[in-house]
Amino acid sequence: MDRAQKRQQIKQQLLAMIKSNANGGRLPPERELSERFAVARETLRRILRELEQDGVLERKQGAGTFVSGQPVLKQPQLRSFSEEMRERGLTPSSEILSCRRVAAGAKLASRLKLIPGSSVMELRRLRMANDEPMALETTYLVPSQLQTLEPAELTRHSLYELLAQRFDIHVRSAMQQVQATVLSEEEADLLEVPAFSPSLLVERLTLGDSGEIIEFAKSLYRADRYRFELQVRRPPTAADPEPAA
Amino acid sequence: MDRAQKRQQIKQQLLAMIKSNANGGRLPPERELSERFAVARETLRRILRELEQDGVLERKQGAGTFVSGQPVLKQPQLRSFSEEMRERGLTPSSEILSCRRVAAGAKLASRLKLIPGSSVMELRRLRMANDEPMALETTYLVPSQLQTLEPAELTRHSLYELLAQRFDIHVRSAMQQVQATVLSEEEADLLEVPAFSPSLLVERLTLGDSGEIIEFAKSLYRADRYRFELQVRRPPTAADPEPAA
DNA sequence: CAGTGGTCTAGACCACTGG
DNA sequence: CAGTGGTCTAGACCACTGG
Repeated sequence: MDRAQKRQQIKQQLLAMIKSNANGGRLPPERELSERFAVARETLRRILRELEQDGVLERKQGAGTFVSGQPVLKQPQLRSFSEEMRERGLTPSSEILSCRRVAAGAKLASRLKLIPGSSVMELRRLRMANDEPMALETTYLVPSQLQTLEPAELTRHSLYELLAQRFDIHVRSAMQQVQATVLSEEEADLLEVPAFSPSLLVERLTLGDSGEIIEFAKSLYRADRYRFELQVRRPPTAADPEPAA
Repeated sequence: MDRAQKRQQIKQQLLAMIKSNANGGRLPPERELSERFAVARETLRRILRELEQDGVLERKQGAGTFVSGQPVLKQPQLRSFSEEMRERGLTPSSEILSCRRVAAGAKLASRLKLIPGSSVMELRRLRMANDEPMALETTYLVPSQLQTLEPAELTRHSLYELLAQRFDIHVRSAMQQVQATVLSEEEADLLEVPAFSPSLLVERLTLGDSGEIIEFAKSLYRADRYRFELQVRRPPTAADPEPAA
């Protein structure tokens, strides 16, 4: 058994303990757990730290390790549609509306930092959750090696997975803008809502590992089915002493 | 010198090295740095990990530690309307529409985790930027000492500033939901747009230092003037294998 | 005060990169 | 292959909690 497997196993056992909520939501001391799992305490602590960051555990110096009472604020993360729907407990799927090469117009080209007229892949998809239309997405893909992209592949794979596995292109960060709009008749028709229904428009510029532009995507979400959730913190005020480490 | 101070000092020295960009953006090996700073390698690694999470460094197994090429994404922060407008270079102002005590209905009470019928302060404000209507905001304030709040004070101060300075209540974090909607005739009238115009609805549950609920706020933003911006990162590709999903 | 999590150490080996 | 970051160990002491 390799290391990663062992860690996963320990994590699973810990999650089971957490779920059972055995000892009033309190976990045994780290020294005891590390002995039980036959790992060094620091190794166990790494696993506990991960669980803490996932918001499953809370640790209090001098007091103990506790099952988290309320889910902790998770940082907003860049997720694909598929990932996001799965996280909400829904089953994602896609219908490819079109997939073709187009010449970038002035506005698109400036966003993608390309020369106007450059060739990009345009991909239009109707995105569904539990087979109900959820969003209408138009993606413009920059990397030139993607010109060989086969629409068929996208019915089976998430776009970001495909980029990573087949082309070694790794999505790293994105700038998103969220605004409200109303749907055109054609858009409303595809999303199966009345014309001129309100819609959440999300524009996303996606960057890769070294900051290169990968795609620009526009997604129109059904306002009645989708809301954008965001947990934010207040920056520490100047009066507060800086917490060391 | 205590530990935290020493760590801060090392961090500062590392940041200086990073800024100077001395060796083509490559840092010396961990073993060398740990010796130079006279700490154990694991201790140095903790500091490097923090800098990596801040987006200042990138580490590549087998290759080295590098100054991050990409500018750091700033985390989305909890900001008041006034702060946000100033950041966009606009001048914020407010018109108080109403300020009164109300009994919380079932839905509001459950959001605020109060008993239905509890008394809360309701504050309705038309929020402007450069004297143009931008948003219509309804805030429900929980803390009981706020019952003495004078509407007049709010024309001069930001609400969050007032809470901090006069009541020692410090906003710490918030859960926000952003959705698309259409304006009622009354709302549209106040915002000076045609009835049934699209609007971005932001609901915010604001928490204080110790996680206590401070307010629930609903803001309707003019869709033509306001968009919500958000920079997000992809979670680091896990070195851990997926638990057989 | 005993017990807990938090930090640090010195050393070992693993996994990966790039010449 | 040498060199790098990644993980792990066994042990020590620190800082905090709560009875």
